[in-house]
Amino acid sequence: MPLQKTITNKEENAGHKQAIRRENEQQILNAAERVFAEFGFKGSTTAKIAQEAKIPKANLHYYFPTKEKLYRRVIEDICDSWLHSADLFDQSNDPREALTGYIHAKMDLSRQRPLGSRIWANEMIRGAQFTSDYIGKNVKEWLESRIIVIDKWINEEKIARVDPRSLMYMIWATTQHYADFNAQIEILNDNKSLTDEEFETAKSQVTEIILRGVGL
Amino acid sequence: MPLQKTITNKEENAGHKQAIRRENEQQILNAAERVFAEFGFKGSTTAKIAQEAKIPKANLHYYFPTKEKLYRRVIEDICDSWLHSADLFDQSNDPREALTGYIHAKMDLSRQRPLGSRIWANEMIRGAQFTSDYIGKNVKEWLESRIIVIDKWINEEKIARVDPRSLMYMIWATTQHYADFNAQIEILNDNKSLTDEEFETAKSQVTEIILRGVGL
DNA sequence: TTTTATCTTGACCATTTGGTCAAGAAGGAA
DNA sequence: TTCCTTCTTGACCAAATGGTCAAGATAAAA
Repeated sequence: MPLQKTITNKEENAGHKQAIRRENEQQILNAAERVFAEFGFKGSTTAKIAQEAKIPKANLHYYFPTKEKLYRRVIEDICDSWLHSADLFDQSNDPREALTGYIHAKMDLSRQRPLGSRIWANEMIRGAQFTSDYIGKNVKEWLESRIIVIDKWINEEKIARVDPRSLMYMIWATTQHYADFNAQIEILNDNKSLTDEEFETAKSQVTEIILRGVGL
Repeated sequence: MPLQKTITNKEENAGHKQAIRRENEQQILNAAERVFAEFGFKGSTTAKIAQEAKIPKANLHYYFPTKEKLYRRVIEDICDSWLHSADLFDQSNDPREALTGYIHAKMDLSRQRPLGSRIWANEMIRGAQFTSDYIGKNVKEWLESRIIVIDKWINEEKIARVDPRSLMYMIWATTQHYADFNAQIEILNDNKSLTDEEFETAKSQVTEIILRGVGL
């Protein structure tokens, strides 16, 4: 029972068989996220993912029959966390507060979960083969409703007259840059990863420039 | 002589044997750029590249012994074009003009040569394995000298007090987004690629927001 | 204890992949 | 023509890869 050993065995558990399954799946999904983020879909091997998850390859294929199904599942999970962070946009009616909160949330996500961002970037570079449906529905819907909000701010003369779409793309691009291009940033930072302090500076600078950029 | 047939045969040529070589190499490099941009390093196959270049695989390996050497060569060429566009930054001492020119140049590069940008992005996502030397030297040097220029503008109170590094990252991220995330942008644009007009709007919006963002 | 359903795993297989090789074609120089 | 170098290519190979399978282990239910 090699796998069960790694599980936080809380006292005497009842028939938590599904719990075991969930734990194992999570183990695999975590490993898959790491490997897919580094090597992309085609470049990743199920053997490597199994090795990272510390289970035999055949066992991985028991939980996820094909590499594609595993990949789709990883992508789905990432999408969920994206959409969740997107909600931060709605925490206030005040543009300054809403934008600040959203930018901060996206920056924090880049720092805390860079792998997801990288897998997403990989997907987009490849033409969004597995994600076009999701984008066409969820992301598009979210974006369009937020565009309405921004347009309202413009009409109320709370912010400058900017194209909401271009603004959102700028926020996405800039915040995700700190995850996707982390390697480049590190090299340019004398081969040292950003300290928490440096990252906070970046965060406030990004916020400041964008806020001023929309006239706040 | 299948390959020679594709060459622009200018009249009676002298000993243009090297020219043939250059043409064939270019044919391969173009195909490689397309394939690497779509599938990444590991996901690309020499067979696929050869097919795209319309030559037998063995012939590709005659010109480029290994996939890695071919990839490095593609990356080098891309780096050259990056650095070239970077020169646009220096075309003026006036921050407004310099920034505008640079942002426009980078946006145009994203539009005209998106493949290069995507390969670069892929490299960064993977941890800059083949490019850390180049970044550590050329890019770093370029960035640091530009930081001095920006700091000068700040001290002369020509622009707001911003962190030059954060500003440059924002420009890079935003402009390259239009190449790397083109698939996403298209889907969000009702599954239509941006018209020239739409792209020009994006370009001027990006410029406007950033200029205002630094207090111009 | 016996039965049943779920899970684990080493061994295996067909296909794909990067790369080689040797035989020949082509072109310029003598 | 003859010779020599450069280039072209089909056939080939060893290694890697996604996925299968059947035999066993495990745990809960009967």
